Amino acid sequence: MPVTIRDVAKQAGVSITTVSRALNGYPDVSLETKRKIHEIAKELGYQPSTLARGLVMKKTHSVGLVVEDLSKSRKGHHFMFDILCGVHDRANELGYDVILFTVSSAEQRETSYADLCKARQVDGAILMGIRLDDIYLHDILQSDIPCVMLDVPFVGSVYGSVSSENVHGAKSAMRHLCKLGHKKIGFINGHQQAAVSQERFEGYLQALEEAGIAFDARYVYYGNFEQIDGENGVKELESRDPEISAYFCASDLMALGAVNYLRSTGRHVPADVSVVGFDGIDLAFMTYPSLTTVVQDRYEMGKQAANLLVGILNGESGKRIVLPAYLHEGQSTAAAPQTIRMSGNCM
Amino acid sequence: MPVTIRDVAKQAGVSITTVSRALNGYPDVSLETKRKIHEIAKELGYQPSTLARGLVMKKTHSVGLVVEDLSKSRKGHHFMFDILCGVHDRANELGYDVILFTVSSAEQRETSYADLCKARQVDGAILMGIRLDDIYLHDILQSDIPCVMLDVPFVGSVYGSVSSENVHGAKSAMRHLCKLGHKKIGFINGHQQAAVSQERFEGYLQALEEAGIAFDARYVYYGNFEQIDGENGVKELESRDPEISAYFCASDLMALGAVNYLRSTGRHVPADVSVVGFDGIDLAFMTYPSLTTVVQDRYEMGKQAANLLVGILNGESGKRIVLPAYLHEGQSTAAAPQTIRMSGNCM
DNA sequence: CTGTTAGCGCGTTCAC
DNA sequence: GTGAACGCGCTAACAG
Repeated sequence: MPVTIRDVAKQAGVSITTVSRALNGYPDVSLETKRKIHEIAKELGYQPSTLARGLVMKKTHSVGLVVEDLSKSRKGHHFMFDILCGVHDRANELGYDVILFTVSSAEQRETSYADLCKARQVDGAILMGIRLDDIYLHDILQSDIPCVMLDVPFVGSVYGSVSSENVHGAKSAMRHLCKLGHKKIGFINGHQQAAVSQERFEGYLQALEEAGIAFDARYVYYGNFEQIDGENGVKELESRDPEISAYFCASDLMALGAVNYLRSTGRHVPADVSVVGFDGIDLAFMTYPSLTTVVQDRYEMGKQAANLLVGILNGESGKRIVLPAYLHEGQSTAAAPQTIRMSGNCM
Repeated sequence: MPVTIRDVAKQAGVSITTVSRALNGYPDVSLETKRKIHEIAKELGYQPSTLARGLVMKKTHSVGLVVEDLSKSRKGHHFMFDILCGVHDRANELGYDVILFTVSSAEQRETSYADLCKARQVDGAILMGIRLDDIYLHDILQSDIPCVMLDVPFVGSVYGSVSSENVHGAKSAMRHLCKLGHKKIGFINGHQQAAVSQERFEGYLQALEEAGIAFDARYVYYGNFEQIDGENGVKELESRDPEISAYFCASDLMALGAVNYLRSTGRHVPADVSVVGFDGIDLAFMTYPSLTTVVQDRYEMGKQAANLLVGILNGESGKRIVLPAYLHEGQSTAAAPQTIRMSGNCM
């Protein structure tokens, strides 16, 4: 039995319409009654029901944040969380609440994102962590639900995207390694159903060409952005060519996995092997050696996504937003070791 | 113009009442019409409006997740996020959606948690990161909104709490240090408006007494759980007594701050000084030296919280749930160094 | 300036 | 078995 608009009306001795108008700041209410109504509303602790309001206004002032496999992404550390915070903060600033939707890749597959959004009648949605081959991705783009995707660069009239300069970022990382004299550079990429993987691959190619190094598919490994993939990537790539002197990883977690594996097998980073990451998670700066990595501002990505979505809700058309990503030089990279080692004569 | 129950009814040539009954699994509908209605509903992509349903049922099947200063807690890493994931996963399993509420400590203070919940008509709320002196904490407990608090051990008929064995955990950490021969142990606690700080302090006291060490208030520093507080804590405490040989920190971040500061000023951890943390964040196991810390399962805390809340919504009464916390021995603790150093004679 | 009426989409009596 | 009518709390159109 929450207090409704009717309670306020009764108490104030006016009709509910008048209360509605007064509280919603319509001009056509006498100052006196308006004041009185506000007073009584506050006194009674009246909160308009967003349900009822949403029903009639056809706007709920809420956005859905759709995440693929939220809890799994915990391991991915904070990546999702930073974005989530950004989305939430900006959405709140703009007067929107955030409802969390997850689809645990296997499980709830019977319900599409679009259905989730329809049921809760969110005004729009923000999607993150969605694979390009997701069966429901098409679905929601087809629907007329306004949405913004993170790291999936599609654009339409009611949907847009936010991502980082992945091509440029990857190129910067590779340029850095090339400049240090590395010729044989392993690329531990993310899985191929992520747009970022494709973009970073493009950057990798461009940098190779720039440096006059021929592309060799044997130097590319596809992982899943997680730590273990960094380890596996190094194992696999060095089995293909033991002379690889540097690894560029498409995530910091993979880079850390790579570093840890290399160290555990007696190699020194960066003296023997250099490693570059991607993301700029806090962890990257706290380990020893700290990681040379391509930093992207995930919190800002979230804010921009929320901002863009609300823009679309206000009638603007969808667009693609690309945020800067820049190289941060840590301690995990150094000049390529000479091919001829000076070993054995220093005793 | 989403498809409503009326569209389905018209298409099926029956009344909306029948559609409602068929879709909600009532028995008193002929199998034939039931089948037909289901078919048409699917065909039309009909999704019942949770708004309308909530309005009439007075249940929205949603819970609010109230966080104090969400975005600030990003720095706290993963702590909030893990809980959030647990809450979300379990809530979803039980058929509830999660709506995120934040109160940016300074800002939106005009709106109380209770009001947020009332407006969105969530069925219940889960609160985390709330300070004991929060002006609105009392507010929501007074209201009849069912809720579960994390790390705030209050219990009533429609509210409960989930926390870790903070007393026991702290005691384990301290026992470990005492057993290693440490006599002068600094305690870098969290701020005093967190229940966990009070509990961990209690554990600290108990362990001291057990070890026959007199309590000395000079050995206690109150921080804010963040990295910088670990550094400041060490500075302050060692200025009070330079012979402190071990620090027990109420969070891993503070422990890391302590370790980094100690190392940066030439001390070896754990050879010269031992450090114990609390939380067991991923980071704690990835640094060198890895942290000896008291591990709590935050994801599980979140799940338990959601579970408890839904229990309350189903008529069970509130209770307090305490989850285990155990000591994990990492590389940041070692036997106390001898008071008489063997320095100066080893050249 | 204010009240009356209608209807948002749905579940639920109560008749038939 | 099924349908008509009512109401959840609110805003909007239309009087007065």
